[in-house]
Order: sequence, then C-alpha cells, then structure tokens
Amino acid sequence: MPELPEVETTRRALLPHAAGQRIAAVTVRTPRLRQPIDARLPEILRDHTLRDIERRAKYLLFRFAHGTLIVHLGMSGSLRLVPAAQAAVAHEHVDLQLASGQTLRLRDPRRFGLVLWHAGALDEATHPLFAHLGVEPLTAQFNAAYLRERACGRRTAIKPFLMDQQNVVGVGNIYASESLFRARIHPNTAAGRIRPARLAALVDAVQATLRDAIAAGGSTLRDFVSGEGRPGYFQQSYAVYDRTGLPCPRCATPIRHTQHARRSTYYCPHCQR
DNA sequence: CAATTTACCTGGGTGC
DNA sequence: TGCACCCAGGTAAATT
Repeated sequence: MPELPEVETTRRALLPHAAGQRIAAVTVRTPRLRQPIDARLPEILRDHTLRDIERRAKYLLFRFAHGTLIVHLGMSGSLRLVPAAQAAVAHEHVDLQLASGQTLRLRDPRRFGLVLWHAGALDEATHPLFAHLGVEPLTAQFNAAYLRERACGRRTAIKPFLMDQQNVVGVGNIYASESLFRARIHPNTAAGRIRPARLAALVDAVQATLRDAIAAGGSTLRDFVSGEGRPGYFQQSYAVYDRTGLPCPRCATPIRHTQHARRSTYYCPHCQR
C-alpha cells in the first residue's frame, strides 16, 4: 500500500505514542521477509528506549541510542498500535511491546517488507539501501533545475521515471499517475523531451499531490491506534488511479489504462498531452 | 550504459 | 465448488 504519504502518515500517527517508550519485549513470528529478520532482535531491543521515528524515502527509521531499526512496508505492510493483550492474527509478523502497554504490530501479507537492525550510527551516504536514493520530494532539493538535470537525455517514459527512486523518492504507482494528471502530462512522454516549464509544473504537481494525500491520511490518524478497523490510508479517492472508463474529473473524458514496465498507468487522454 | 523483465510472496477477483 | 489464471500500492537482480 504504502507510498510516501502512507509511510509519513504512519510515522506521524505512531510518533506521539511510541517515542520515548522503553521496549518491553519483541516478538518475531515470521522472520522471513525481504531479508530474514535478525534472530537476536529481541535481545538487541529489549529495555532500550525508542527515541524517535524518522522517515527517508519509504523507509521508517526507528532510532535508538545504540542503532536504528530500518522498516520498509513493501507492497502490503502496515504498522498499528494495538493493546498488548490483543491476539495476533495471520500475517502479523512482528511485535514491539512498549512499556506503555501498547504494542507496535507489523502486518504484511505479501512479506515484501523489511525489518533490519543497523547497529551504531547510520550513514545514509554509504548504506546500500540509501546511498543511491534521489531527493526527497517535499524539500527544496526537488525543484525544476534538479528534475531537468536528471531527465536530460532520458528516453524513458516520464511515468516510470517518476517512480524511479534514484530520481525522486516516495512516488509509487498510484501517485505517479495522480501527479501526471495534475501536471497535465501524458505518462508516455519521454522524460528528456519535456520542456522546462512543464517539468517545473510537474514538481509542483508531485508536491501538491503528496501533500494532499498526507493531509487526507492525517484526518484518519485515529485508525492507526484504535486496534480496530483499517489504517486511514485505505479511504482515499483518486482522480485517475483505478478509474478506467470513468469520467475525468476535469473534462469528463473516459479515463484510460495502459502499462509501463508491467505496472498499471491511468490517465486522461484529453487533459494529458 | 539505459531500459526492460523477472523474482520475491500471498490473497482476492474473474472466468471457465 | 474448484481451478487456473491475472492482478495488486515495492525493490533488487537479471537480462537485453
């Protein structure tokens, strides 16, 4: 599920309940995710205090004095706070039991997620997971000049280009389609052939799309700590994503579906050129 | 090199 | 009902 807005919403939802908490116990029911979870994780974390939760790209960074727990939600992962007594159900692979009596619980049916302990200081410039990542989209580093430089000479369609985490992080399959709709750019357009003014519009569109999605997630933060129901980000609606044949919200032309690198792409053939 | 495909995993939906 | 297939919001490895 999680692209940048969902990961950021998760971070903000968990932070006030989890930061400053001592880890009372760790349970790993399924160590086999994208990489095997370190069997020593319970001993590594027990009685240590979670100091902060940060985000880089789609990774959550759980900061401890003696290292960082790197968590990625993959395609189907979610993190919730549940009462410690609540029994785990299928696909709930990891628990961090907090001193408060709440448990931070990872659910991930497809198991493309990642839970990786990194002892000591985490140097993002050299760590293999982070070293090649592009800029954060909601910072000043993501601007028209940067995008122009990255796109220069590239014949890749702009849609997979936007999803390439080496260019800009956090934009996945849904928000790539949504951002291009907002910028009125056809998803097939070769990245290197888009005029500077339109790349500038794309920067604005990506930022507005992600900001709106974070705001929408923020309105349902309660769902992350209720122990019941679904995380808030399931409730969002989209302009073009998964709307094949439905009217474009701007011009009512039927939305079309295509593919890039085997991933679904949605666009308005009238608004997006 | 850049660009595209494959593999990792499970569940839900569809069509026969 | 059962089964084969396709699809799903990510990433890294393999291949062209």
